[in-house]
Amino acid sequence: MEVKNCYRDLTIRDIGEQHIGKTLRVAGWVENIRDHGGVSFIDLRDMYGVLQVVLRNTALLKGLTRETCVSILGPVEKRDEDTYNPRLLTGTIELEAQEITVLGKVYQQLPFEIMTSKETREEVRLIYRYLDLRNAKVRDNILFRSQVIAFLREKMTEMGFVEIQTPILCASSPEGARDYIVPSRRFKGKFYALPQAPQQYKQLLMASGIDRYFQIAPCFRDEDARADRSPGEFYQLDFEMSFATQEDVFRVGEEVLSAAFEKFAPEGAAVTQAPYPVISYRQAMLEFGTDKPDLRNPLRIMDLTDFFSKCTFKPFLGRTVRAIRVHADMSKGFHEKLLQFATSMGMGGLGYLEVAEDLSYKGPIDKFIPGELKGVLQKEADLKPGDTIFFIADREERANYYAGRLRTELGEKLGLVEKNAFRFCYVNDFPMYELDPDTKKPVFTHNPFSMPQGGLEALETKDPLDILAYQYDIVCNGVELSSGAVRNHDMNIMVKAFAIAGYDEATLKAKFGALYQAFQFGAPPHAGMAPGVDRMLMLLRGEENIREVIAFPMSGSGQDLMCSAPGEVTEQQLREVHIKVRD
RNA sequence: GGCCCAGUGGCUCAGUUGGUUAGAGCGCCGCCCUGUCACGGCGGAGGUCGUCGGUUCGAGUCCGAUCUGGGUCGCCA
Repeated sequence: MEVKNCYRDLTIRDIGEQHIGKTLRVAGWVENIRDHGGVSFIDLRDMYGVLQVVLRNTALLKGLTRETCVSILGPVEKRDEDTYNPRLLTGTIELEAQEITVLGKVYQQLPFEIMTSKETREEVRLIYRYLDLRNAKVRDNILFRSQVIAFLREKMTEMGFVEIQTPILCASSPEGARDYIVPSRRFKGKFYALPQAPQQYKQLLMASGIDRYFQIAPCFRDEDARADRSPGEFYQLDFEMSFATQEDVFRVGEEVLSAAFEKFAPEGAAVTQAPYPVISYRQAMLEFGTDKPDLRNPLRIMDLTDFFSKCTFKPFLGRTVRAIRVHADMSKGFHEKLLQFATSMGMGGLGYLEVAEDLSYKGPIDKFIPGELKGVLQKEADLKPGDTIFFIADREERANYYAGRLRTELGEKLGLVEKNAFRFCYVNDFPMYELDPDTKKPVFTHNPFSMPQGGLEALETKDPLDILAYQYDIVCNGVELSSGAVRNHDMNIMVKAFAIAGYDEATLKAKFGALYQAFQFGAPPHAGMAPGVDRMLMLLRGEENIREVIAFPMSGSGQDLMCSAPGEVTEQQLREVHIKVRD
């Protein structure tokens, strides 16, 4: 793109050997100065790259410090071959400065060195994020983000989706996360809420006759942060489709995600090809001990509850028993560390058996397995010589949890986890309801707008706890990327579904008035999902922390340390919105 | 809201069982150096140890509280 003006003729990306002999003006920041007395060098940096500038006239250095913003005029020269810098795209050339104009002076010492800013305490980086972003590594994540988002838009549009902006100031909705609320000036005592997701609006778009909607949607939830969860705000690739089944949504989700990961994953990375494996919630909890299975780990958990009900090992009797079979050499030290890991989670111990060449067992549990059952175990667990099988026994929920953690630990410590791979799957058939531990009454497990499997009939005849929802997640490498559902678009079914969760029709009408009304007028069946953009970027960049893929992230407590938000407002502003702050 | 970790010049960190003027590397400032690319050399400035309180003859070091940041549990339909 043409950028020529009084500051520069072109960007550093566009400078090359073709300019040797030409006099050019370039602009950027002084990344580093190497002063050799008679000759000096400046590394000049812009968004696109770095160019070495030679100063043969020492007087030109005057007033320059690192990070001074400058415009430099001079001829481009070929470097001597022995002074090439292979680490720079412009490493075979340099610009000899004839004239340097300071555009932006540095008035104080920098709070940290740009080139190593990632090593600085994060608090300081966030206060001076605009300096942190001058670091190429930090900046590249943000440029990468821009590319991914542009691609997602392009891909969705190509697939026939239209991008529609939904309101940021909207109504507070009950349930779900805590809302951010915004006081109304014109309506005393009333508040807007920032959307936790465009959920209701996108469903209303379906009722409006929009066939396929999407949006790179900002979502706001006033909940505490985690390493992979920024407090306050995040972005989703939100989409919804009319006249669509679960499978239709699956086809779209896997197409856009695989395409994005194929394009943006590191060189040589393996990406799951569509169609993605579909794992039911129930199966996931059993085989992986979690509803977020990491398919890079080849280990699977098996259920041996029935088998151990026939054995004499007291600690396992009446318990859910899970087992993990591993084929690997394990030292005594390894077993000790593993036991340590198990007890640190709260497990009483960690039983295991080693399978010898003759298929006999060695290990602390062996003596509790009656002779006639040894073969049964071998068959049931498909044990082969050299295998080790670990046992986890507890009440079901704990057993799942321990087995899941142990599976991860074993996979990692034994180096079994596939490297440089993005393994996707769908997890579906989530239960519609679960018991509230306090009230012992059924409540919605996930999204109350999901269609119960079996429809009205299931709601009327089945135990609520046995009803599954058309509700699904996309999981990649053990990270929940997305959740979604086939929505409940039938008024009758919705009234019944809410009744089971303890809401009468009047409440439903009051709290979800728009949907309640919209579904009276011929709403189409519809379904959708919303993959998290920030999480996607974390995975693609291999970042442990979500703040590394956000230009201006908040601190864990939800503060913008750079701009001091949240901040105080004037009395006048408070009066206008009818708010009095109590001491 | 609970728990864990951290806070010492601008940055990163060291600082022994509590003991004299709290150290280092990088950065910064000055001088020297004609080919470096995180150049090199010499010299210098800069901190009272997050804050408050306590124990002690004496606290960066021990105790309590508190603030800030990070992680995590709760929370995130």
